[in-house]
Amino acid sequence: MPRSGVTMLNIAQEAGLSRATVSLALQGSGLIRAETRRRVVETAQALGYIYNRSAASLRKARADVVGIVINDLTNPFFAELAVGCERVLQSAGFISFIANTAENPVRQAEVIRRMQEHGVAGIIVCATRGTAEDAFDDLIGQGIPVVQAMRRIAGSRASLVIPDNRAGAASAVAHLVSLGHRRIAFAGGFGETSVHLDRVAGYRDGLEQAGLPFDPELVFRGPPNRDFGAACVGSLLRGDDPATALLGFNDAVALGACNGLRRFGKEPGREFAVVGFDDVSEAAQAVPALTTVAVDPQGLGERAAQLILRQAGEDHPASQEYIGVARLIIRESCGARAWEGLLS
Amino acid sequence: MPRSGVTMLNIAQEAGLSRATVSLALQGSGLIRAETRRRVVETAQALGYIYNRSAASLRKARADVVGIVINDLTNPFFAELAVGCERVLQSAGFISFIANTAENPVRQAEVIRRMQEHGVAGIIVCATRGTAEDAFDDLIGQGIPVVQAMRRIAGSRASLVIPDNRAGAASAVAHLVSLGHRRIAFAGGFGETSVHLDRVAGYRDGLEQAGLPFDPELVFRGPPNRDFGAACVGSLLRGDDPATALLGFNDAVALGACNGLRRFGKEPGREFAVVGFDDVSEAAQAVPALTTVAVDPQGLGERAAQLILRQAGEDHPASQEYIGVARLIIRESCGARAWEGLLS
DNA sequence: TGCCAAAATTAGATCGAAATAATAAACCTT
DNA sequence: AAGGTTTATTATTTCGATCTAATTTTGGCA
Repeated sequence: MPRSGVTMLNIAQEAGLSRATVSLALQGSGLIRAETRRRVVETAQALGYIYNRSAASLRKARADVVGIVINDLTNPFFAELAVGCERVLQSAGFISFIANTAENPVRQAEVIRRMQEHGVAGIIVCATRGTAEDAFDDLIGQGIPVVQAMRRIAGSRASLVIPDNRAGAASAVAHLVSLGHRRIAFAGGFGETSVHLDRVAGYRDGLEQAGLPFDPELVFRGPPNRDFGAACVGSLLRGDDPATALLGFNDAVALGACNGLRRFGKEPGREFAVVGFDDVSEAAQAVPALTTVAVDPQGLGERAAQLILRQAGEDHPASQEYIGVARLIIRESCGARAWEGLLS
Repeated sequence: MPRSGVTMLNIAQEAGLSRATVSLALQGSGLIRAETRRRVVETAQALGYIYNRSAASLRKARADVVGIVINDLTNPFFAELAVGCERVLQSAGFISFIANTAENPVRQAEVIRRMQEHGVAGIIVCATRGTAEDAFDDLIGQGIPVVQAMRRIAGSRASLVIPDNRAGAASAVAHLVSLGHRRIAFAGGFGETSVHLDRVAGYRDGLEQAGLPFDPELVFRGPPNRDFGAACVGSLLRGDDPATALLGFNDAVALGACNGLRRFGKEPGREFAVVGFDDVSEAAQAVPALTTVAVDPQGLGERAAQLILRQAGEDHPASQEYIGVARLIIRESCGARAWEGLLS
C-alpha cells in the first residue's frame, strides 16, 4: 500500500532473482549467498523499495507495534512516562502507537479496540478514571500482554508498574514530623484513582507512626492542579489550630499552594512547609525549590516497556507487578534547608 | 494476526453465509439486506471477532494511520500540539502513531521510515534541529502528505502550520515600549530553529518601529529553559545602561528570569518587565502571572491534522501554509497591570 | 568424468479482507 | 406463467511478504 508501488517482486525482476530469494535476503537469512544479498540490497535501494509491514504482519503472528494509552498527555508527568516507554520500544525495533484518552473511558475503549485491530504486540496503559475492572480482559484473554502504568485498576488481571506511593507519602510525612510539624494537611486529588488512595494511605501511615491523630478536616479533595492548591490555602490557615505543613497530592497542587501562601503573606518554606509529589522538572526550578517525592516516570515507563517486551515473547504471560521506589527529595519548600543556596 | 484467530471466514461459516457477504455486511454496504447484516454483526460479536486492519490495508490504497513526529514530547508545548492533532484524527476515524525524536535527526529519520513502512496516510512533524531540507522529499515524492508544525525547515517542500512568531514578538516589544521601556533584551534559544529566527526578527521589527536601536549585546543565546533565563539576569542588570525589560524566547526562559530577578532582589513586574512566549498553562498561574504571547499549540495541532486529512484525500497534494495568530496576553509580569487582582 | 552431498535458489501455498464479476433469488408486470 | 428488473449473495482474484518443500547449482572427490 505504500504509494511507491515497489514490491519485492520488482526487486526480484530487476535483479534476476525470485521473490523468495529477495525476501530471504532482506531478512538476512543465512541461506542466501553474501554476494546475492548485496545485490538484492542494492537494487532495493536503487528502486526506492519500502518494506510493507502490513503485508508481512499478515503472516507473522504479531506486529512490531505496541500501544501506549495515556490518560493525559499534556501532563508532563505522564508524557515522561510515555517517552520512557517509547525509548525502550524504539531501540527494540518496535514502533509505538501513543494515544491520549483525555481521561475519557469511552475513548479509551475505542482506542484500545483500534490498537487491537492493528494487531499490537502489547498495550501499556495509564487508565482513565472510571475504567471498568474487566476493561482489559479481552486483550488478556487473547494473550496480548497489558501493563498498567502508574494507575492500578482494582480487580484487573493486567500487569502493573507503579511507584511505591504509599511509602513515599509516609516518608514525606515522617520528614515533616522530624521538622517539628504536628498539623500536617493533605490536599488534591479525588478518591477515584489508586494513586490518591495509596498516597492518602501513606499519609495516614506517616501520621500513625509518629503517634499523631488523623484529622479528616485536614484532607482536601479536589482537582490535582495549581488552582486547587492555591484555593486550599485559605482553609489551611483558618481555625484555632491551623495546619503548619502540607503534603500535596502532586507537585502542581504543592506549587499552587506556594503561590497561595504568598498571596496570604506567608512565605513557603519559612512560615509554612510544603511538600509535593512526583518531582516534575519544574519542582527543582521553582522558588523556593520544592521538596517532593520523586517517582521517576521515565524510569517506570522504561520498566513497563521492558515488561511488555518480555511478555510479548511468551504465549499467555502471567500478570506481574513492579513497584518502583518513591524517594523523598529535600529541597527548600519544607524549611529543612530554608533558603540555603538561594542567593548563590 | 490478532490472536483471537476469528476471521470473516469463521463468521461466514457460523452464519451460513459467504466471506464476501460478511465483508460487505460489516462495512455497511447497501447491497446487503438489513436482516442479514444484523445476523452477521451478531455472530461477529458472539465469536469475539476482531477486524484485521493489516489484512485490509493490503488491498486498500492507504491505511487509516497518521504519524505524528515530535521533537520533545516532555515539553508540554509540543505535547499539546500532539494532543490537538490526535483529537482531530481520532474523531475522523484515524489512529495516530506518535513518536518522540528527542531532538535527534537520526532517530527522526528512522521513525519516519518505520511509519512509511506501516503505510501511514500522512505525517505531521515538529522537526528536530538539524533536519536536512530534503528530509521529507521521499515522502512527498510518494504522494504522502507531510505537514511541518511549529518549526519550518528552510527549503523544505512540505506544508506548514506555524504561529506568526514574528508579529507576535513585535507586538510584545511594542507593548513594552508603550510602557516606557527603551532597553529591551531578548533571551533564550539558538539560531538553529526557524522559531528563534522569526522571534528575533519580530523583536528587531518591534525595536525598529519604535525607533529604538538594535543592540546585539541585549540578545542572549542559550538553551530555552528556566536555568538559562535565570542565568541571564546578572548580565541584564549589569553595565551603565542596563536593560529594564526582557522578552523571553519562551515562557520557560521568562519564568526563569523572574526567579533570577528575585534572587537579585528585583521584583518582576514592578522593577523589571518580563514577557514570555507560548502561554503554557503555567504562565497564568505563576506569581506574578506572566505576560506572554499565546500561540495556541492545540489549535495549531488541530489545523495540522485537518490539513493532513484534506491532503490525504488528494493524489499529489500541493504544499500549503497556515500561519496562526500570535496574540499578546497582558498579565502582571510586565507591570502593565502590576499586582492588580493579586490579592483577590 | 561422474556422482554425491552441501549450498543456493525458487515454486507455490498462505495469511485475512476487499472488490468485481457472476449468479441466484425475489419481485413486478402484463 | 413467462420475461424483465431489482435486490441479495457468492466465487474468485488480488494485495505483498513469508516460509516450507522442492529443485537447481556448486564443489569436492574418487
